[in-house]
Amino acid sequence: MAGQKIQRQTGVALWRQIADRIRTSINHGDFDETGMVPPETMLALQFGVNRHTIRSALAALAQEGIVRAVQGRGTLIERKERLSFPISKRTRFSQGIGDQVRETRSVLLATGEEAASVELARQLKIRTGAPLVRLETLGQADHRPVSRATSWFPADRFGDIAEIYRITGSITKAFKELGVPDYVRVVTEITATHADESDLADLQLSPGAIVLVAQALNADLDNVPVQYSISRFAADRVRFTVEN
Amino acid sequence: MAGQKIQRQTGVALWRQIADRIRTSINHGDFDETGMVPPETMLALQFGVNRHTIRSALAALAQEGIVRAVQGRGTLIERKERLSFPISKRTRFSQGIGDQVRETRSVLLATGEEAASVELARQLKIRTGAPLVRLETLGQADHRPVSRATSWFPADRFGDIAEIYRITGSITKAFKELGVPDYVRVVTEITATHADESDLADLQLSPGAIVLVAQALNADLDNVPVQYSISRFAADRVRFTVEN
DNA sequence: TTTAAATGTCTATTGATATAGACAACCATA
DNA sequence: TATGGTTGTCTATATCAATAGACATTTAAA
Repeated sequence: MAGQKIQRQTGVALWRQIADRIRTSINHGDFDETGMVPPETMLALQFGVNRHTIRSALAALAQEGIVRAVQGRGTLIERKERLSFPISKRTRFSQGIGDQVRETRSVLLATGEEAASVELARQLKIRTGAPLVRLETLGQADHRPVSRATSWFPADRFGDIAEIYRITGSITKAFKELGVPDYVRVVTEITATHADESDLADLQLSPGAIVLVAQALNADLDNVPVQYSISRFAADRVRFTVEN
Repeated sequence: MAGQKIQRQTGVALWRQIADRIRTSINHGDFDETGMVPPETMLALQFGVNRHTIRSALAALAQEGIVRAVQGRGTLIERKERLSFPISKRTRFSQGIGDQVRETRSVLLATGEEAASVELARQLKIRTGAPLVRLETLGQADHRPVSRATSWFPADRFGDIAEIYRITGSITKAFKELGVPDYVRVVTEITATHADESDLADLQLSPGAIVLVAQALNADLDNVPVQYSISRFAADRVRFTVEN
């Protein structure tokens, strides 16, 4: 695991770097044999830091619910997960990861109306200032938050989409009700950045965590844009898979 | 710009968080009108920190060559870039970003032979332990490093690929010489993580930076796997675009 | 029941991080 | 050339991060 050295004086505390590395190792399955993290003294030796620094890192992971320390026994792994999230013409939140978890759910956080910005108008191929419906949603897998998304829909076609989504919990079903039987992904842009304050709260992340940002455009079968969305995923919980 | 608050006591120093945010703003074009970063006193006010903290952040960006402070005038933006990197059936390094930069180049860092691990054998659909050629390359755009990649090729078909690549600097050309006129991207997996020590060196990153990791499988026109690669991109320099 | 191994807690010290204030040096321009 | 706005440098102080060591507490196994 500890093949790479820890960096000092980088503005990122050692305990945080180590916590990130241990989290990655856990997700990679490095400790699956024992189901436990190596002893603090051994980790301290491996990373070349003091045991107290290791303890800070493990405390952060315990705070995330990833490990649980038991005095006298060791530090047990409580949870590990990295969902594979396919991106294709028919990308939908629940379908793609449905076989990897027991339950997927989508929760409406907020909704509103707004005028199309220059950028949104360009993407959705409508005039600047045209009315849009904005949906902010939280995607969950087995009751754990995976992504938070903001979506925009042209209000003239989808003025009632918020209400329908609130009831059905599904964009796909809401589209069907509003006369869009099917839709396809036109383009997806993927970037990565540090989690901001809202990410931390909504996705239950630890500060300094990484989020994968996917900006996506969906269109109906006549190739008319119907939805533009910006989704933010906890990077340590998902993996994007692009099938060609 | 400073819509989001910065977080304290997270293990990530304020100056590093602020540096990351300013870098993002620069890349986003927020300061294109003036070509300068706002004055230190104003940034200190916006972020709610001391001016010295802002100076630490700007010093880090100056170290990266992104800004240059001029006493009496202000802090000038030297460089901004975020290349858009298309991912499709015909994903190749140089073609995709060729129209965004003046020059793309690919440099061979190292090469070697190794036996196929279980995972590599599964991906390339060969037997475990079969001989592979490993290529480690550095992708550059306008003389700035963009990605570092490790690729594996079945040695029975592509035993000489390292030598040909060294001469031509192109995987596509090397494949052609070895009887593969064309190839397609089968699948791409995208994750994000913190930069490790090698990333920092090869990609000239600042510590704490983020890398986008793309694991890709290419196959020839008969759908026989020819290349498996793991590429690491500086997250603040690229954006992946998935066209469907 | 003893012992080894693991986590938990405490004190002390050093260096990095962040704040606060003052003033110097430099540039553009009125 | 005088002035306002900007970056550069210095001192001082408080808090966080990291190291170091000692010892307590708990668990599992000898």
